[in-house]
Amino acid sequence: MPPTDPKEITVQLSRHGLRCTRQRVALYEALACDASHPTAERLHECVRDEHTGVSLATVYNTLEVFCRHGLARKLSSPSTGGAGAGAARFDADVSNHVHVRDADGAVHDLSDDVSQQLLDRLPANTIAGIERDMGVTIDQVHIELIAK
Amino acid sequence: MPPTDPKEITVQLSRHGLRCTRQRVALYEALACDASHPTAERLHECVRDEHTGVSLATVYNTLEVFCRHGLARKLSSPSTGGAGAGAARFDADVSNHVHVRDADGAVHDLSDDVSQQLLDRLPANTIAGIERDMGVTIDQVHIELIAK
DNA sequence: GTACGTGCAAAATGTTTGCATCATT
DNA sequence: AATGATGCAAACATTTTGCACGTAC
Repeated sequence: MPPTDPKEITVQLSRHGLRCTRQRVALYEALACDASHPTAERLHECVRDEHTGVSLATVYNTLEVFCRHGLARKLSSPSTGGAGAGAARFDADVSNHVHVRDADGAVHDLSDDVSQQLLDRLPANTIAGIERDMGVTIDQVHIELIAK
Repeated sequence: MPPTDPKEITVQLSRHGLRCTRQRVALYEALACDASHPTAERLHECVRDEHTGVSLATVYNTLEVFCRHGLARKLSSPSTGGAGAGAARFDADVSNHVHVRDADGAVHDLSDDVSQQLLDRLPANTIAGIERDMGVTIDQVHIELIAK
C-alpha cells in the first residue's frame, strides 16, 4: 500500500534521492489516492487545481521519474479491441497484484489475498525452466483477467 | 496456430464475412509469419514491397477489422519503464498463451505446452469467485512474465 | 550557489478519419 | 451494379523535448 500522507510521501521521495517539490508530492498523492489507475491527463486535472498549477509536461516527466525509481508503474494500455492505443495508465501500487479489465476497458485491482491466491499457483519450477531456456531473469509476473 | 498459406487465409477471411483483397491476405500472411509481434509500421514495411503497395492507414484499419473479428489480437503496449507509449503490437495467434517481455521490451511467445502448464494452474474456483463478486464474466487470462 | 525541477510551446510519434477512387462479390 | 476496401492527406491524440526561469538542497 503506497503512502497517502504528504509527510510519508516526502520521506519516500527523499529516500530515493528525489527532490521534494510541491508538485511531486501533490502528484504522488493524487496517484496514490486514486484507485482507478488514472491517466496522465486525469492526474493533471487533479493537481492543477490545488497549488500554483502543474503543467501536463511535468506530469509526464515526473511520472517517468517515479516509474524509473520504482515508485509507480505504468500499466499496459487498454486493448480496446480495435487498433487504438489510448492513454497510458499509472498505478502507485507497485506490488505484484492482479488486474481485471471490465468490458468498458476500466481496470480494477484484485484484493491482495485474491491476487496472492492466483500468483502463488504459478509453479516455480516452470518459471525456472523458462529462465534457463530463454536466458532471462523473471522480475515480475503480470496477470490480467479480461471480462467480456 | 494461424494459417500462413494464402489459400487458407482466403478461406478464413471468407468465413468471417470479410472480403478477400490482395492487401488483406498479404497483411494477414505477414502477421501470421512474424513471431515477433510486429507493430503496424513494421507490417506496413513488409507488405508495401510486394503488390501495388498498401498505405499505413489501411494497415491500421485492417488490423482493427481483424481484431474485431477475432482473427488477431492487439497486445498491451510495452511498459518501457518510462512514460512513453510506443506503438501497438499485433499477434495473429489469438489462443491463450503466455508472453515473456525481455529487458529490451521485445515480446516472446511461450510454447503452447508451457503456456498451458501455467494457465492450468489458475484455480477455477478463485476465478469463479471473482466473477461472482465483481459481476463479470472472465473471457481471457493474460499472463506476462517481465524479465529484467 | 548549484544542480535539478518546472512551465510553456513546439516537435515528434502514433492513430484515425473524410473523401474520391477502385475492386470483390 | 452495389457494397465495401483502399490511398492519400489531413486531423487528432498522446508523449517528448528545448529552453528560460525558479526552487530545494
